[in-house]
Amino acid sequence: MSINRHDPTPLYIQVAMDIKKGILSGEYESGNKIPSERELVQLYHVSRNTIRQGLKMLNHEGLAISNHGSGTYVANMSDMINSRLDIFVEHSQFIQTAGYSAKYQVLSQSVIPADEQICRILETKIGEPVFCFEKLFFADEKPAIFTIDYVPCGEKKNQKNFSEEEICSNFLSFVESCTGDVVEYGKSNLTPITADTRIAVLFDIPIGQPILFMSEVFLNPLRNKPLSLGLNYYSNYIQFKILRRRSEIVNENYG
Amino acid sequence: MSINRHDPTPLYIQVAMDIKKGILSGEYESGNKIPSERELVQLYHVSRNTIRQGLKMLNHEGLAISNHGSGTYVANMSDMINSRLDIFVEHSQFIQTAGYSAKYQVLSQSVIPADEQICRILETKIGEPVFCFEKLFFADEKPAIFTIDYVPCGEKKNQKNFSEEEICSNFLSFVESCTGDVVEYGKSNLTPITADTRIAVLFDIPIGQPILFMSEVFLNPLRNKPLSLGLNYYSNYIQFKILRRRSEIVNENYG
DNA sequence: GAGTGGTCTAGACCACTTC
DNA sequence: AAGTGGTCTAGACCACTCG
Repeated sequence: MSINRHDPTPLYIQVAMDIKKGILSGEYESGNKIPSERELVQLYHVSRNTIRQGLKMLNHEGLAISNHGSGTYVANMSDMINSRLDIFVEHSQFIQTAGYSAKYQVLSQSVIPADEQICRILETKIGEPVFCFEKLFFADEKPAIFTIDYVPCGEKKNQKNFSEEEICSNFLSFVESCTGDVVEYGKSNLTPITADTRIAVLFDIPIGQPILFMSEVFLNPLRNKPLSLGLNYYSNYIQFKILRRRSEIVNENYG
Repeated sequence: MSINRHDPTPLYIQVAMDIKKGILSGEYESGNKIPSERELVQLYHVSRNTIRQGLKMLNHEGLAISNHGSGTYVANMSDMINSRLDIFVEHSQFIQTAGYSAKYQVLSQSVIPADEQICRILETKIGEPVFCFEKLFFADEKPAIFTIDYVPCGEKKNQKNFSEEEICSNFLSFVESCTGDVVEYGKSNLTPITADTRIAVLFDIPIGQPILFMSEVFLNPLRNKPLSLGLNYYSNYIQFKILRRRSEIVNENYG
């Protein structure tokens, strides 16, 4: 319907957006068929490959399900999924996508010399200046994510006192401007821990309550160079409802 | 190189497998460029779209990184990633993929009448017979995953005493033969908990130690019909090192 | 048998990086 | 300017589902 060939947005994304709109608006009802790929070709006046590329996005999001020989259907799952662990976004966007309202607060920002542990992870020199931010994110006004981030100062060496917005809702850009590298890959480690005194106070939960902890190193995967280290504590108010799909590769251990 | 057009395996998978072999064998060194897509076209005698479809798989696995205008490179990350949470596989395969040797043991198998809680989740009638399996999976001989699975008996109503292999390493097929549905989607919930007495004994850890718990409902996403319920407890011997990528969609909240 | 999605081809132009 | 990956086209054949 609403494909604009002057819009620089790729056509397949426009197609995906438009079909998604149809799903969310109820025009395509859940469990029902979406028009066939060849019909969508006629509808949007794009090639079938472009349609397929768009449908693949919706399949990946869990919104649509393509069945060989049968058709593409609207899935019944969108409201049961609230997060994805295969991609990362700003924490506040994560909270919003999970269905909550998001707020944030910077607890502290400082420049510290890299100690041995930080050096090992960020591969900096001992004593090199590193930004340290402690932030608290709220979901529906309740404390939800507590983070400690370490970023080598790099090209921002002489700046200080950044705005809450800059280090909370545009943190990825902040890391990029410090390191001069694109933040596109993160290596994360998911661990359950028990709340210590500080976490307990911040989250207003009993000491010893189990919570999710995820350390995350953003990195330049080609040079294997760490760009930043994040320590993320998730209160149990945040639910991790994720969609998983059966492995598409039958023979994972080829090679 | 080794593309076989008589092999029913899709060409793009063969291409992906072959390039992956080259990466794992060290022929393509990490950080270095893979031949360009047009060169790969000449090498494998397939179209560029087929090459691109294969490279997309490797990109998704974190093995290769394509940079617009520059080339496709071998990533430096393979040995730092050991699991994916966006797909599911048999538990023993999960353990192997994570780099451990896998063993399993059935602790109990029984048929029980569905109680209220199971009914609510599996949407069965109260009292309907349900298989209940308790299984323990080992990684490097150490207890790693404890699972309790509930599957409506369905068409296997009159059978009992299944082999360990059938319910441990071919469990997904088992669910399919019970329910008559394809197991392709799972809705999972990730929660940190503390070990109770039983878990502590099974995992040989102190009571109260935090562990990861994931409930998983396999389902037919079109009819929104639950096929099975799994309660999975992960000992901390299993590390969840996952690769995350920056969200490809800038404007998630379109529509 | 008709219609569907899955795979594949051989082109084309564009945006981007690199030199 | 040359080479790269990103997008797009207009076809084709296949495997599968369904009536």
